[in-house]
Amino acid sequence: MAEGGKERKSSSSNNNEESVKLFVGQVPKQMTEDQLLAMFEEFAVVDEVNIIKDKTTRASRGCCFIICPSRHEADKAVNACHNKKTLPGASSPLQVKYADGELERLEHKLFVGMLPKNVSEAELSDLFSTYGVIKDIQILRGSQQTSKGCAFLKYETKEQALAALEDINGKYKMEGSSVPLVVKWADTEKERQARRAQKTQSQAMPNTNSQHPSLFGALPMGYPPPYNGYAYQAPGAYELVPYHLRGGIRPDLSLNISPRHYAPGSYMGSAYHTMPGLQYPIAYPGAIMSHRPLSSSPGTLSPTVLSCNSATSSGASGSSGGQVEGPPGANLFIYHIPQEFGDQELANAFQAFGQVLSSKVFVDKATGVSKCFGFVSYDSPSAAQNAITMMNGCQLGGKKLKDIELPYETSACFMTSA
DNA sequence: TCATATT
Repeated sequence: MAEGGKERKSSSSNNNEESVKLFVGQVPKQMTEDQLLAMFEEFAVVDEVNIIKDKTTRASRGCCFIICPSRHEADKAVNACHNKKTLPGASSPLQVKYADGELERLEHKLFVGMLPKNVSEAELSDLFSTYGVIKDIQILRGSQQTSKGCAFLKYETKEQALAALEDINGKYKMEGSSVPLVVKWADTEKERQARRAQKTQSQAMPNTNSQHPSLFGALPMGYPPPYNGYAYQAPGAYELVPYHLRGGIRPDLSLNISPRHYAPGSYMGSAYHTMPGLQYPIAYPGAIMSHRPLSSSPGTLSPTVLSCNSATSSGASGSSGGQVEGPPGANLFIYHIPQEFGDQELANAFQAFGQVLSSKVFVDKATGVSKCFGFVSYDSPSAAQNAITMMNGCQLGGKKLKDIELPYETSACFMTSA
């Protein structure tokens, strides 16, 4: 690509797993990289210094990255310099800290999802310790100690974590579970904040759609598209949609590379510490966009969207695609589904209104009996809205359908009695 | 009373 394409072939240390990148603030703008290097080398081994410069003017922005060959050396630099000395011309003492995402990377921290609620730390540890030494393990729990069905896990080395990730993610089913575990690299602090911001934003979204159903489906542009970094698929679900469509929906799945795990060139002169490779899929073929009179106030819908940036390097062994989520506003959460309905029946009931990408009725893991709720994803918000409009007041499987308003997700509802 | 979740 045009800019930033210079890689440093000479330095073999900067892509090393062991290397640690530190961010340094309060650096006088006139200082050179050589001067900085000389200064830090008094305290620790430093392989490289990169001044962070303005994209256009190339002037120093008053901060830099330094790369140390090991965590030990990095810690020496931090301990010796952070808040310890004020350089000439700086207003406050030097700031020396781990660069964004660095700590998470170094801790080899994994997120584990799709855990049965009754699984304990000990059981989880049993499973994962076959891949290496577990330094820390923690199942996330709610207020009454009830498991949230996910956990964090730290390994001693990256190799161990990666082995576990690749072997378990999307493949291993725990006792009594019908879905495989999800194993991903844990979010960085920054990703966490982004996630939280997105959540609160969608919850704060006022519900202004009220009177004009015809305008329903107009969505704000620039909403982060949904994305599942991982995938599983219920057996038979693929029958709902042609394969070629599945392939086309998520063209990005194949080329995901986590920005946190050093790939060659990931360091290059990087002045982009504010937005390191955010890798949203850009757009879906036939997604929202265009054809919409933006006349109505945007923000009428705020889809429940989970956006995952980190990659599952294995891609869950490629197989069989994933639970396909449609674009924002195209995913229906449906409850009070008649007990006898399965994925197929649910899809059948809803496929008249648009291209159904996926459908899923949740079932009790032990008994296999329907929990009477599920998801249907369309390829467009208008199809979803179409479904709501058409299903409203209809009868299906002896149940009356009713459309309800939820604050931030369009929903169709199978009412059992009223 | 509703869900594939991120310390």
